[in-house]
Amino acid sequence: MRIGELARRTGVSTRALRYYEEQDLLTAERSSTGQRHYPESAVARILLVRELFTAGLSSRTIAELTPCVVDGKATPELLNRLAVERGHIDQHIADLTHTRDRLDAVIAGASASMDTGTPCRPDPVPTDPAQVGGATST
Amino acid sequence: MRIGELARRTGVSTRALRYYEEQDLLTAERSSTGQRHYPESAVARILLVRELFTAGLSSRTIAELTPCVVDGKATPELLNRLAVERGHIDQHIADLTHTRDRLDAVIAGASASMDTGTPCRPDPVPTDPAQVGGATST
DNA sequence: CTTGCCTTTGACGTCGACGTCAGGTTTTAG
DNA sequence: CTAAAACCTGACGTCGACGTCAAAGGCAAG
Repeated sequence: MRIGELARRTGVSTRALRYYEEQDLLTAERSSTGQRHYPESAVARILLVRELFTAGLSSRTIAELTPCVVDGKATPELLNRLAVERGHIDQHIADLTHTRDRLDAVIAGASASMDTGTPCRPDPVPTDPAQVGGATST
Repeated sequence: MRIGELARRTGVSTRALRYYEEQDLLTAERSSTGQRHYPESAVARILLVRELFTAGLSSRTIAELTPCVVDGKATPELLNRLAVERGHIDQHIADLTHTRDRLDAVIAGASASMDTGTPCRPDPVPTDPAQVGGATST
């Protein structure tokens, strides 16, 4: 398929696809006139790349690791880098979990103070109890 | 305390601290000669801001939510935004967990294939003759 | 052949969270 | 008092992952 269809099927812009190629995250066959042609597998490849981007990896890191992830084989060196990145992700998860719990506490605290009628302001704001109750299920 | 000490105690650069102030993430008293002076509580404030940055929030979002988090009180509206951000973080955790598990699988697979010396292809993919890995010989 | 969308390369623009440099003032140490 | 260190306000630079525009060619339909 050509670049436009790949873009539509992955939800990634053509600009991004060319950028990925430039960064060696993706390869393309070329027709005699220079147009890019991709195999079906490119779709999965893009989705993997997107996933790794979302996980916070840089294009350089992804370029180094994707062949490994795709082929399922790696040198001990690559395996090590893979483990390192896994560690970063794990750390990030821990940080996020911490922050989420903290926000939970704040939300719970604020809800409680509103429930008990604890004054939040010298000039009390009109509180709609319906919205307070429905804040958790949107 | 002045900005230098606050920077040292938080591990954040003075440039960042001034930037935070510019973004309304932080306020400072000024001496008659214009120098910033911070209370002890500023340290915790900065650490909170850093935490929220790490969680992927923008300075604008942080500016809107920190007063709420710090004071432990909020309008229903703010509480709602807080819940929304919590949701984003939760989603991010889910994505990261997914990716981490995927990397784990790759690592496990690669380790196994190295141990047994066998290619780990459970289901042979239609590999076209193009050199995907770029390994011409060996 | 012409129309009109698709694709090509190249290059500048963007945005967020700062880094860094410049040039001047304030505080502190001796 | 002097010199060094810390601080001040601009203001331009950076980096990564693209967006966007321009000029030129390619591809199927009528």
